[in-house]
Amino acid sequence: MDARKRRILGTLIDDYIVSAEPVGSRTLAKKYGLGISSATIRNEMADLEELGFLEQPHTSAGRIPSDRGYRYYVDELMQRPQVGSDTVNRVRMAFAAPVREIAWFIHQTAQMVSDMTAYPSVVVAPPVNDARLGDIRVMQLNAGTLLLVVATDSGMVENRAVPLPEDMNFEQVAWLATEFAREFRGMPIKELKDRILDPLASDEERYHGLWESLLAWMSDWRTNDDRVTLAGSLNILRYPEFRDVGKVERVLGFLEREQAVEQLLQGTSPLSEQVHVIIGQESPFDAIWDCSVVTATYQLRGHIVGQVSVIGPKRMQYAHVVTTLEIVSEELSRALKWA
Amino acid sequence: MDARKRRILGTLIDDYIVSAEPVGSRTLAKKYGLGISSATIRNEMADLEELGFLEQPHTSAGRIPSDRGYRYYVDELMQRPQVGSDTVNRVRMAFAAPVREIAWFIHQTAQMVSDMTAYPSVVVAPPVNDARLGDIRVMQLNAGTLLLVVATDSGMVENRAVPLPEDMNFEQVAWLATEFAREFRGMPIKELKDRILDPLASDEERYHGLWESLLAWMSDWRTNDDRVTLAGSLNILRYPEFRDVGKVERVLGFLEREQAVEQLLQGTSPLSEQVHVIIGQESPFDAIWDCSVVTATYQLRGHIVGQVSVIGPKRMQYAHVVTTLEIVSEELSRALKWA
DNA sequence: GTTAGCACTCTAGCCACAGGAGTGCTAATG
DNA sequence: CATTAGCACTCCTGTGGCTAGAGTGCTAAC
Repeated sequence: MDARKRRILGTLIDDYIVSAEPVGSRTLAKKYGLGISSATIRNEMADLEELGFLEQPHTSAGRIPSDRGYRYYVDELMQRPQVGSDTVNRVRMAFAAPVREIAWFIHQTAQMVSDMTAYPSVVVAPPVNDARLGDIRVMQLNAGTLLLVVATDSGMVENRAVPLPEDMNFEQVAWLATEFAREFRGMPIKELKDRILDPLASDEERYHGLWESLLAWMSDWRTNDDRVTLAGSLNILRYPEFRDVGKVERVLGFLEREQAVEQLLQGTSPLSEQVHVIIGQESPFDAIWDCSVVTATYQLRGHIVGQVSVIGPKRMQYAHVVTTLEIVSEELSRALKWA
Repeated sequence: MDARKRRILGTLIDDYIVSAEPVGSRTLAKKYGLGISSATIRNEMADLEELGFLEQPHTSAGRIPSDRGYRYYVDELMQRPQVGSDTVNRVRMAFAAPVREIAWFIHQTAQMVSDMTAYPSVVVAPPVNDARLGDIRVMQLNAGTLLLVVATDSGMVENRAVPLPEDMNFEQVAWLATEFAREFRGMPIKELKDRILDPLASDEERYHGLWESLLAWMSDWRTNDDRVTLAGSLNILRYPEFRDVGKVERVLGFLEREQAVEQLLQGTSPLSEQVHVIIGQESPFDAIWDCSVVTATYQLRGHIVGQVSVIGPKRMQYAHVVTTLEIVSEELSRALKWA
């Protein structure tokens, strides 16, 4: 893999990324001043194909990159763009709004990333399980209905309307919630479900039931709920590889299966690098075998808690996307420090 | 418009709805036992075309319904299916879950309707403006951040994280929120923004600022926020009229423009009928001119507050959709009574 | 009024064909 | 010996002509 091969491969992929058409030796020699003739390029391209970096759709077409070619491009060849300070500022401004709830940040991020990249974006929210119980409040929605509001110490909030037990009144429930919060504040949510203790030792039977209900509600909080936010999914229709409705259906259908998306994104090795790229068949899910996914992690209080990612055709603007995600994930982590 | 013409028109539309192919006289005579020959049908079809109920894609194709044809079909011809009690039960079960927050019902409804009809579904939530202030709670998310939880008397809930003013502590804000709730409970949300009064007459300057902030937060609550929930948008890809990616983009793009959708659905005359159908160019929005929309209203405390609707190709299963929406909207209204 | 028959029209699909793009190979070149 | 010009070859793509088929409208007979 000498310098010239690298040069050719890089240039070819750059061209294919914008043109979406197989690239021939002639185009390469003419359009980009490589200083060598098309015949030489042909020889090199034949080698690159043998090495598995390029493919030929058919005999008399140009070459397109293989998955391996893209991988090499991403790892070694692509030219990272200069980061304009206006870009960073834009991201910071977006996060600087006075609203500071985590769910809001997640939506904001997904929206912004899909806007900035023109690809669909997926953001995974922090798992509730790892957080600790912060506080609980109860309010009365109407005669028969209560609203429980539960917060974690990391700032996630969930509310849940529940019927008021017939043999209790509002004050009793509110008092119980206060007791509950006092008892369990600071405990990891995932440990709550194992606690079937009743420190009230109350003689009132009805308290026991409600206490256990509270425990149950806490413990299944968001474990089944949606951690995955999808934005800009229509962007996928811009790209010619998705002219075919069947392909669109496969990919968007996959993105709506939250568990799968979560699994895919968490399967990235989070420690080795800040941004991870999954190209085509590197993914375990065949529904997105003609897509690439770029994922970055973000942190909350120094711990990686979620992912921001972008999905698009394999012919993706990797350099731009990687850089964008680096900025966004960094700024998101910074914003989540409640600076 | 004699009985035979009606019969032919109805049968033709029935066939076209499932086949998506222009229907010829031969098909009509053979497949459905109409008791008349294809020649007669041809004559009638020529008349129906002249009357504006049918169209011919080209000379030697069969006929397809015009917008006017669909309109006549919906108003006069379509056979309403028997409502199976299992269907009603399914809807009731879905609404019978112990979670009773309005936002939850909205999502549940959109999801269920798109499942039951195999078309995309759109649900408009009740406007916050018309509701009255119920209660306010404050909780502390962390050192510098508060969470305001606001409920209306009709059971809508919104929470909003805000920074804790530097010169105040949590107890002071909590006290102020309580005062605020006491002062304004029962007042329509939309009137809140006109109230710049400060009944505290407190000498503490900082209280004034927070009081006004509270007012500001209340008054812009959800007016800009998302009232429209979209579910099952991928269903649109099932139908051959949306093979073309450009069409998909137009329609789904429209559905993501919430104000437009809101405007479209609220433009239906809510009082004259329970279910309203918009066919093709009857819509003011050209993005959905080759779609039909079926809309039903639902009630909260006896007032119409929102819409449940379905969008699909003009060749839509009107009878099934209308019936489904009737059931769902009725059951939703019933469920929202907090029965 | 209804229907059989028939000529007519238009489309979709198929085939053959030419043009073009791109390759691989060979031989010449510095 | 690497590079390159030249050329034959391959394969796709687009075009035009053609046919089969579906469906119509009209006329004449019932």
